[in-house]
Order: sequence, then C-alpha cells, then structure tokens
Amino acid sequence: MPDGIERSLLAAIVEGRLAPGAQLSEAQLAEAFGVSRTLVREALARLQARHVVAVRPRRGWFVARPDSDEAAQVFAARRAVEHGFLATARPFDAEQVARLEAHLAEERDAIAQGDKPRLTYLMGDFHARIVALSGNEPLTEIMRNLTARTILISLCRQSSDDALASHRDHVRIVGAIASGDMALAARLSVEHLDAVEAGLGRDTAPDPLAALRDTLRLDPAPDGAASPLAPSPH
Amino acid sequence: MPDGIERSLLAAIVEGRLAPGAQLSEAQLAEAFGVSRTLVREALARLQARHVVAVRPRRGWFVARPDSDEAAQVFAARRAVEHGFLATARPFDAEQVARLEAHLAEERDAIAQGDKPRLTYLMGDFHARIVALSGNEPLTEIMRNLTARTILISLCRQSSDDALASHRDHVRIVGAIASGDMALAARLSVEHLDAVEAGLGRDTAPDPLAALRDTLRLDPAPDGAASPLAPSPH
DNA sequence: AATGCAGGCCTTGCATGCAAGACTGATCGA
DNA sequence: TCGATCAGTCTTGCATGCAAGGCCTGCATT
Repeated sequence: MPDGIERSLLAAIVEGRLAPGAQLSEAQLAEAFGVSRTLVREALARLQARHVVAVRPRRGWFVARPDSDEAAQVFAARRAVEHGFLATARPFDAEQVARLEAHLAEERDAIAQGDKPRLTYLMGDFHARIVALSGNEPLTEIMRNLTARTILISLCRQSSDDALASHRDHVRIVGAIASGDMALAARLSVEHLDAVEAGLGRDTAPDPLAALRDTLRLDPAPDGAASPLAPSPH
Repeated sequence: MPDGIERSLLAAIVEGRLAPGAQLSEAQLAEAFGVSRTLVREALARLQARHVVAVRPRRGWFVARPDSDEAAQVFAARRAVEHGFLATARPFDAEQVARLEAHLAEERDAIAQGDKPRLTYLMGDFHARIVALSGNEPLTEIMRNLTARTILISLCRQSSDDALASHRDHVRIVGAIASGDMALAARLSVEHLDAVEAGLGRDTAPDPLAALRDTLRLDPAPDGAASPLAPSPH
C-alpha cells in the first residue's frame, strides 16, 4: 500500500538524511520523483497520519520534531504494546528464535563496522521485528510506527548513544524468548525502554530562541503575553 | 487533524449506516459534502490507512470487510495492547474511576432504551476510553483504530449480541481498576476479548454465492476449481 | 540607524480536466 | 437460443491550473 514516495521519504527520515524540522517542498519532491504534486501530497498526508511529518498551513511540510510530552507518550505506548505483546504471545519456536539471533548478528556487524545509520535503524527495528515474527500485521504496523517515531525522538536529542548497552539488552531479551520465558522478556523489554528513555538528552534546539534565552539567562515565557521587560538579573 | 468528511464517513460506518462492503463513490460523496473529489479522496485515503475502507483499482472504494484472518489478528492486537496498557499503567485516581463509572451508566441507559447503534458504539468505545483517560494520545489513537475495526468485524458477522454479558465484563473490569488491581483488570480484559471473539458468528456473505449455495444446499467448493456439477443431494 | 510598509515570491489548498481500466448491456452472428 | 463482441458508461488515477495566505526583502521615512 505505501507507494515508493512514502517509503523513500520515510527511509530518508529514519536514516537521518532528512533531519527533524527539515522542510519538504511539494514542488521539489514532485520534480525529484518525476511525478506531479498530487502524488507527493498523498504520500505526505500518509506520513502525517503517522506523525512523521507535520504541515503548517500555507507554510509547508516539515519533518516532525516530537516535543518532550510526545516523546514520553510514545515511550509509554511502546512499553504498553511491547509488554502486552510479549505477555500475551505464545512462546517462539526454534525458527523464530533463529531469526532473532540473526538480527542480533546484524546488530553486531553494524557495531563492528561503525555503520551508524544502519545501527540506528537496526536498534529500532529489533522490536518491530519481534512483533513481525508473530505474523500479527496490525500490531506490526503499530510497532513500526512507534519505532519510527522513536528514531525521530532520538534524532531530536543528543542521545547518549550507548548502542552497546542497548545491544546487550537485546541479547538478554532474545535469551528470555529463547528460553520460553515470555514474562521475563516482557519485563526486560520494559526495563530496556526505561533505560533508553532515561538516556535521552534534552531537546536539541527546542526553538530558535533557545540559544538566545540561554545566553541572556531568561526563563521561558510562562504564557503568551509574558514579560518582555523582565529585569535582567545581572 | 481528521476533517469533517473523514469523521462523517467513519461515524456512518461504525454506526452501521454504511454497511461493510458498501461502495463509496468519490463523485457522489463530493457532491454530498459540497466539495471537490480531491478532499473526498484525501479523506478516503486516510480511512484506507486505518483499514476502514479499501480501494480496488479503477473499481471503486468500499467499506472494508475484514476476513477471518484479519479479525483474529485485530483481536490479538487488542489483547496485547489492552493487556499491556493496564499492566504498565499507574492505578487510576478517583476522578478517572468516576468517569469510567459514568461510562458504565451510559451503557446501562443504552441497554435500557434498546438504542442499538449507540450501544454498539459504547461497547467498543469503553476500551478506547480507558486508554484515553490515561492521557496517552498515541495509545488512544491506536485503540480507537482497533475498536473501529472491531466494530466492522462484528458488523460482518452475525454477532451473538450478548450486550449484557459484555456490560457485565465491563463492570468487572472497572471494579478491578477501582480497587487498584491493574493486573486483574488486565487479565479480565483479555478474557473479555476472548469471550467477544468466541461469540462472533461465521462470516456473513463470505462471497456473493453464499446465499445461492445455502438455498441449494450445496457444500462450499473445497477449492477454486471445484465441481460446478456436483450431484445435488435431493 | 532603526522602523514601518509595500511589493513580490514562496508556499499550500482545492477544483477541474483528461485519460484509461473495468463492467454492462445491446447487437450481431451462428 | 446461446455466445461473443463492441460501444457506452461508470469508476478511479493523476496532472495541472488558479487562488489565497504567509514571509522576506528592499525602500522610504523618521
């Protein structure tokens, strides 16, 4: 169902080639893909439904920049979905476990080769693949969306980038699944997500005024019409 | 984000005014809503992304008719999401519980008044509202989609229509939540979904030949190229 | 030098036009 | 009477055209 345009854009975004906040011009994309604006608009609309891009009326399309609230909610949603899936899933058979271990090998390779974009993708996709192996399409789609948003979240923040720690967590989760202890796998997944979320830094460039505000040591305006004449604490 | 057209269509579908399998003409909808086909197409595309309508190329748009496989997967997804949400959620406070009890009162009213469409909506929305009360938007959106698809599923089947049994399950779930026993609520939710799924009848009109086959007392063809000349068991 | 203002350029929003596939029904032939 | 073919009509698919809103730049003014 997703056409090539949606796929290309999504790939470019989750691989970091299109940074959060980047503007996407319908006309430019149309020319780049060799189609009319109509198809580009449809692809963008689908990505908007997935919270991957956002449109500002008459302004343009932009790669989404999830704020802290949204980030927290996405992580909470992932905890719920991943825990629920593992807690209600039947134990995996040998072939499914083998595929997970193959994925772990991929992660190892990416780490060894220092292939950062690929690693980012793999770390997120690990969780989606677990669900995908169950064959449940609705849940897989849900997980793919949530992991895409998670990638966007970490791209917006100075992630502490402990890929090795995450990889170790993944190994442990696969171990639990392989031993048939789905409840343990569920618990480990939640802890893993907690760890990843805790490792997220502050929002990078929350808005263009942040640097200025920081320089001037002004507090963020409590609401719309706040003191432009606040006494400077020198 | 969802415009009025998408909302109207979705409402008409989940309330049963637009039956599963019904065709939706872009031109007719455009005229009905007083807009051009463009906006109708965008709304339909969004509903397609939510698996509520489907398009057959050059044929037309149709209200989705989930098959048994999809139905099973949607129920499995709901089990995972609802269980995971309750198992990872913090206990509800008094106001949240009060809102759930208000919902139960609505269900009671609808049952008392025999308001079938409203009841169908309320029974599905109960689960979405539990999640909505947590304030988690991504998860709420996920649940709303899954419940909409669930409604579509029961509309396709001769549901055994034990609204009272479902209501009793809901009362029990709210009771568990009220007592702070989220693990119990999670377990009850999964059992409730199992019961609802088990109560689903066979697919109504799996294909246009079903009625004929039933009338003639023919067995369903075992596979594609099966006996059009089977001896009639008179 | 700083500020207000206007013209132009950029963007999307939406309608419309045209082409092509798929089904329907009628007509023609055997 | 049955079957096949072909025109007509319906549908979507996609491109394009036009209008309207927001922003940026350059100029005039103070």
